[in-house]
Amino acid sequence: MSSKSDTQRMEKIVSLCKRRGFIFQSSEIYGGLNGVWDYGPLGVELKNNLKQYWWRVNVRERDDVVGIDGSILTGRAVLKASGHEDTFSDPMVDCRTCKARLRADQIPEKNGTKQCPNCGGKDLTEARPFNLMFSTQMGASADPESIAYLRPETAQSIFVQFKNVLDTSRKKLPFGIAQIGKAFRNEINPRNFTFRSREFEQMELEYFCRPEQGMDLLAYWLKERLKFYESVGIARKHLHVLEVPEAERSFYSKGTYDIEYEFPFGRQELEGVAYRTNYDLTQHQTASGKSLEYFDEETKQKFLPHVVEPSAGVDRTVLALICEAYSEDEAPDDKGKMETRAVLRFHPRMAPIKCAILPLLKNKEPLVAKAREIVSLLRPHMNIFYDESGAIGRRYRRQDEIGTPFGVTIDFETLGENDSALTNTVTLRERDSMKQERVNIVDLLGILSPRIR
RNA sequence: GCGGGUGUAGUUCAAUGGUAGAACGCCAGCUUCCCAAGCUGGACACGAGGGUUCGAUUCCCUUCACCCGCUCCA
Repeated sequence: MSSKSDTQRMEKIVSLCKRRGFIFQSSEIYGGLNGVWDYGPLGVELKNNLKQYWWRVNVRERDDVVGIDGSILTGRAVLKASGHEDTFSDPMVDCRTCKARLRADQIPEKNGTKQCPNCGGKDLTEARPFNLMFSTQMGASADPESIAYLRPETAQSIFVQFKNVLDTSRKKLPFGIAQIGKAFRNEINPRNFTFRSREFEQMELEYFCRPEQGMDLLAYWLKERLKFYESVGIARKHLHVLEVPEAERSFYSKGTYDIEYEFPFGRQELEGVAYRTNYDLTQHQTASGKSLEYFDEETKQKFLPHVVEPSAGVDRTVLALICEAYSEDEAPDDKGKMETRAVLRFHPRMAPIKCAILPLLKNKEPLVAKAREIVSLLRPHMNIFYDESGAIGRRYRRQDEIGTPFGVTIDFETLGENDSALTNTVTLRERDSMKQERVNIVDLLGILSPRIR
């Protein structure tokens, strides 16, 4: 699937993520914990920028969507009704001959001996319970009634709270409920850096509608979501839409699209946009015995709304942002010799740090004082970074490598020393082009704000 | 979970059965310094546990993690 150069590219990205403080292995000093990752100082900024922008576009800037934040601990009844407790837990057996992994209950027996249906091999491992859901105990007693799960997806808390949200928000169909939050799956085999993790975050929207609106809204949301990825800097040509064939869809789905991204390790899913019909509400209504129906004032009819679900992986999208942004180009050093420059070309709206403030020299007090003034000027409006150590070129490269789109340099002209016409002007450097322009300090905020929004 | 590979400073690598070097990076200092400059000084590593041995980073076992291939993938 992935070529050697793709593997090398991925290794460079993983290394940069650690070296510059984007993503660390969880519990690293204890040897690590499989399939779990921590975000460092820059990673958390990037991730927050993504989540906040998603929330802004899908909730704040729309009339028809409201948000919730559901609990992670989930009662058994919920996940029994949703079908997770049955389908997320199976005893598994491995065939040592052909390496197939099989469900223990699907292995045929011949003359009283279990045989691999793949190769006929009889050398099978013991059946192990394989529960993809993390469970825990609520309260002090350890009986089966006190089991709770860490939710395997965020969606169920939306369905379970559908009635409360409907009653309190006074929304009319069609409308959506959005949520960003953690979910947990005990993956058999976490792989590909943060791509398949055991603890991960989802950004989901359950968009409720009348049955006849479902297919149209499925198409609408697919389009909206593609637009979103482009607006955070992922090129359309690196995105692929996979229409999931009926045979591979969940039985209740009338249509599912996967939005995939071309990672260095292959084409992989970022988001699923699924038309889930009214399956989930039906399940919860039946299991709880509480009506989850919607009353339509116009037709005077009661019915269970259908739902279209755009469900995106936060961590996967963060990884895609980093992979998409990572590039190497040639830049001249101070002697004009070409050197390789690693640059993260984040969309300014996603960049962890928006602007670096750099006094040309740190041992000249007036330069430092002026730089500090500009820090105070910009800090309330954006994430800025002050750096006075090392040569100016080195500081530019450091910012390039963490994807800071803008740099402001304070020099002696700023202080009015050589040319009084340049008093209170600074150089504004742009990351990708490395071009510099001279701008007035008072104009800085007006120039930068619209570009990072 | 299976098979294969790999674990030495932050990163990339080196050496060694007698406890480790480099480059870059990082920190401090000097320098009117605009694209990883120079000079001086400094901090930082053998994934973990056990065994063999007088002595283990090196050999053996276990374990953990990562990578590749399967497998899995609501």
